[in-house]
Amino acid sequence: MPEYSSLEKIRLQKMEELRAEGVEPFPTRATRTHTSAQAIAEFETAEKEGREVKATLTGRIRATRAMGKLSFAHIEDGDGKIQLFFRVNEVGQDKIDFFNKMFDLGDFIQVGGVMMRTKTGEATLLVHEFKMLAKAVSPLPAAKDETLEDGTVVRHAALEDAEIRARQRYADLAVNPDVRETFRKRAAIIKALREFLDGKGFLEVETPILQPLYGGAAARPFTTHHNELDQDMYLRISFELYLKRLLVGNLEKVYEIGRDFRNEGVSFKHNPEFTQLEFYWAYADYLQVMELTEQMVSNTAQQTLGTMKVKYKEHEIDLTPPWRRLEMRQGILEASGVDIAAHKTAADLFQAIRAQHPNKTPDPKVTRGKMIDFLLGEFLEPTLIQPTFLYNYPRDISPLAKPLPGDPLTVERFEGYVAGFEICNAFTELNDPLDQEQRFLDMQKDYTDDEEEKNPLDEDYLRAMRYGMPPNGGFGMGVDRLVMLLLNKHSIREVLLFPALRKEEF
RNA sequence: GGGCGCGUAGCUCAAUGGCAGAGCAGUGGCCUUUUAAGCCAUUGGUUGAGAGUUCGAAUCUCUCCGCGCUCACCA
Repeated sequence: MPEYSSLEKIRLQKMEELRAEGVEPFPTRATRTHTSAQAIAEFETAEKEGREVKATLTGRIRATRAMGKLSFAHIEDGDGKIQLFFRVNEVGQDKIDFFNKMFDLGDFIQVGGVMMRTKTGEATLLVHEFKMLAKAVSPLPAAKDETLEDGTVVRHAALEDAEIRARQRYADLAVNPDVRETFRKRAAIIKALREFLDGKGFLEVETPILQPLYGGAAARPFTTHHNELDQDMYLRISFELYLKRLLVGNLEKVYEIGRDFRNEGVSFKHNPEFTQLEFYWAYADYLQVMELTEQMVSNTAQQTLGTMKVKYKEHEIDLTPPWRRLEMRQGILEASGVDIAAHKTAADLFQAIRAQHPNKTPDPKVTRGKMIDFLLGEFLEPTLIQPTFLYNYPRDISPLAKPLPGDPLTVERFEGYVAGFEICNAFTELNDPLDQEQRFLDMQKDYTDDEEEKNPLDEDYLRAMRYGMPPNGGFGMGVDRLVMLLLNKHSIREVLLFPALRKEEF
């Protein structure tokens, strides 16, 4: 049993009184003829023609203004808000008193009446009858909207506590309309991505989330167990190895949008489960994938926001293709003064970094690839504000990518950067089964210290590759980060309905 | 995991070692066109939890819990 607050006790008392008067506080059925927006729209045409609009509306009570023989209220439904006008002339004094006493902010109500315009010009439902639809036992966090003379709406006492907003997203959504709008736009973005790929002839597929082996990325997995099979299973950390199996099966263009799970740190841009988009495109290379990427992202912005120019923090970002192409070696040289091509071993590269930046050096024990990654993150990444494809990556941090012809240390890989963070990762995919096997073995050597993070050798994937995999370009993008970028949200928690949080004690 | 910060009424916030407060919400009253309605009155607190210092702790110290920022990690 919960400890009820004094406010909740009063509302529970009202519920009992309602039942005692024969009023069910949670009736089974409701009727409505119009949403708030429909009623207002229909009234605005009808009043010019001198026609009456009768309407039955449903919604949650958001504000009340009781004045003795009349009461005003606003209710909110899925389409917006509408004012209600209760007057003794229509419903009688008993019903006015009943409404004022028994209906609280947050209750769901059904109201029937006639549309009218009040003295101040607001389209309003003049109520003839009303009915409780669902009593709210707990008061929603109070929020009041003030409309200034210039039309801007100021919210007072709105729910702002980040923890309560994330834990009790239902309350956050109920009182903050802009949060509902964020998630409507998120859905529109995902729909636009799907329509774009469908339009390009890609087949949407679903591959296993529960996997006997994990792979396709370097991340610690979540582990679980299947009882009947009596075997450990992993939640996938990427879709890559399954989607590429489909290319072996002569499906030439495939994509999947779904959830990945990584058992790692939580931050403003990391959640343990996140939405990923991956596609694989037979007979394409990473340069073609770049072109498709800039089309897809800019098209998604145009479809959902009506523009390719977005604001992110203090930046004005233009997503219009073509995006800047920057070779990684050149970018790192410009940003840090270190030429990675001139230093072909980890020890050499470490000396070069230390010579340029005595106070900013990587861990000297890591691989050359990780040192390059360090240079990228430390010096170059923060400068990549306008959309940029950074291309040609070190081979030893890219075990699934195909080498650049003539350069054994480099692979055909790119990452897309916008607003100083990475939004996607793509490469010309390695399709040589023998090279792939050797890369898996090399990775296992690199990761002997960290059992969990190493890529396990996936024999079935190699078996598939040996049947022949067409040359292809592959692509992965964190959809949550794209949503953050397009909606100017600075934390992944703002774009996830239920972000991961520590378990709450009740 | 490390560092920094925050946690006071249902919500938004005051009180910096000396009686725990305000606005909104709630409750009672007045009010027939209000819109953050207004006016009068009034309820509501284990100051995240626990321990310590002190004549006295929301305030200082320690431990714990939760959250935020940041660093590390995240090919």
